[in-house]
Formats: sequence, structure tokens, C-alpha cells
Amino acid sequence: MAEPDDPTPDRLRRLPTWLLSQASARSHRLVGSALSRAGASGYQFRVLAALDELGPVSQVELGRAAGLDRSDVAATVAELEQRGSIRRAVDPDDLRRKRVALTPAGRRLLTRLDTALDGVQQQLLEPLSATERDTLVVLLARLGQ
Amino acid sequence: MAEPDDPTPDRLRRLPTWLLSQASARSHRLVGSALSRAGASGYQFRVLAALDELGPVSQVELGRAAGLDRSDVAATVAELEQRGSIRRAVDPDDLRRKRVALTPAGRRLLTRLDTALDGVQQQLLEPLSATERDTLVVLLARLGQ
DNA sequence: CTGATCTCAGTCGCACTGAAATAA
DNA sequence: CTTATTTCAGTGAGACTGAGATCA
Repeated sequence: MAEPDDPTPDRLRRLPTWLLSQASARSHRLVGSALSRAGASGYQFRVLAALDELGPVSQVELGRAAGLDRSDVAATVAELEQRGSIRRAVDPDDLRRKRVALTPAGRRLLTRLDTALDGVQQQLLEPLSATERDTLVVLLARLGQ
Repeated sequence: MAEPDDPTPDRLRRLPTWLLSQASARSHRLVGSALSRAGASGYQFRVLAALDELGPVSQVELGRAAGLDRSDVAATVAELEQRGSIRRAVDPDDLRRKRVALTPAGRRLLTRLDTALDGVQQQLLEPLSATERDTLVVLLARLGQ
């Protein structure tokens, strides 16, 4: 009754995997445009957020925390280093590793991205009540990984 | 308590957009491998499913129903035509349009894909009770565009 | 003329693989 | 020697854009 002219076939509309991908696609559009207005990518936000909470870490740890592949960590960290958001230095205790750390400019960038993403959460969850939002978050977390 | 060593930072773990993209990424992996074992892509399944419920339609209608861009519909329909799953014919009432219809082979393919995807739903939702699954589906549907 | 339909070529962010270089 | 870390090149599905051809 909410979408009387929704052309989506029932076979799709009832599939949890379909609903998940549609909701995620909408979320991805909102997040993508908010981040691009703030001048960053999703990978960059995830790396900055992980660094802010973990402190200086190796790229492998960064990848585990941010859910990124090793090769995507390498590329994203290179971008962030070039724009001055992070610093990278070889770990003296293990010359294979590079310790990655936030710079003050990176922390400021992260603050701006946080604000932008707060707005997106409101937009995304606008159709749900506060209780429903909590329920959704709990259920999604239980699906994880 | 379920994941005591989850390295994901709180800032990410609490973001609905993050939870949604992580759950969707897992779903996408499960769906992708199930469909590829059955010899099809996600776009192909969506087009076949839409055709099965709508009957012969134009590519524009197909795109609306399956949530695909016009250009992706064109490419997917060309693939499906080449493998004999659909037939395409210029609409005699409007020569700009092409009416797309399932073939018997396409219907058989769709049946196999349906079965494969049923298994994926079980896998994906395994951590949730039946009631929780229903709740999740309802909430996700309300987020949809 | 305009507007709709289909097609083609290409872009983008995200997820992932394989292989190489370097060092433990 | 093997294993771990980083880097580079490339692949793939999904979502999307712009331009052109065809036709109402």
C-alpha cells in the first residue's frame, strides 16, 4: 500500500538478499554523494576512522579493522599520504611493516566526514521510528560476516 | 560478546550505513557464488525473474522492474538472447520498442536459479530466528527508495 | 521539431586475485 | 628455506553517464 505502482516483481521483493542489496544501493548513493561533497572516498573514510580509534598501526591491521583488502589499503593509504592526512614510516622493529598514523589535518578531515555521514544516517533511516532503527541495527549486526 | 576480537572500530560498527554495506557485501558474495555455480549473473537473474512475472515487455519496463539501468538491460538481454533464454522482437505497434519474452529454456534456467537462491537466503539468515527474519525483511523494505 | 527507445562506449567505487620485492 | 608485509597490475560485478541511431 505504500508503493501501489512498484513494478518490482514479488519474486524479487520478497528475497532478503534483494532487499538488502536495494537498501544498500540507496545507502551507497547517499554515502557516496555526501563523501564526495566532503572530498573523500568510502575507503578513505574507513581508513581514517580505523586509524583514529587504533592509533598508529601497520597496514595489515588497518585492513582488518577497516574491512579492506591489503591491496586496497596500500592504494588508499598512498592517496591519504599524498594529501597529508596520514604519515607513514617504516616500523624500526620490523622493517617489513609501515606504521600509519593520522596527522592533525587528517583528524580535521575525519571530523568533517563524520558530520557529513551523520546527516546521511538521518536521511537513510528517516522512514523508521527510533525503536525500529535500533532493531534494524541489531539485526544487521547479527548478519555480519 | 559474540565477536570479542572484532577489530572493527566502534565508529564504523555503530553506523547503519556501514552495517548495511557489510551485510550486503556478505550477501553479495553468497549470491554471486551461488549464481555463478548455476551459470548466471545477478543481472541475468533479475531480468529473468521480472520477465517471468510480467510476461513480454519492453526493455524500459524490464529495467524499471528489475532495477537496472537502460544500458545494462540492453547488455543483459543481449547475453540472454545469445544463450537462448529469451526472445526479442520489434514491437509491431511501436517500432522503437523491442518486446522481450522468456523461452522455455529461460524458464528452466530461472527455476535452477530460484533453487540456488533459496539456499542462499537460508545461509544468510541463519543467525536469525524466524520472527527476526520477518522483522528484518519488513524494515529493509521500508528503507527502500 | 520533440521525446521515447535502444545501443555503445566508457567511468566509478568496491571487492578481490596473483605475482613480485623486501625483510623476518 | 618459509613466512609476512607491502606494492603493483589486473579482473569482475554493479551502478551509472553521455552520445548517437531509430522511430513516434
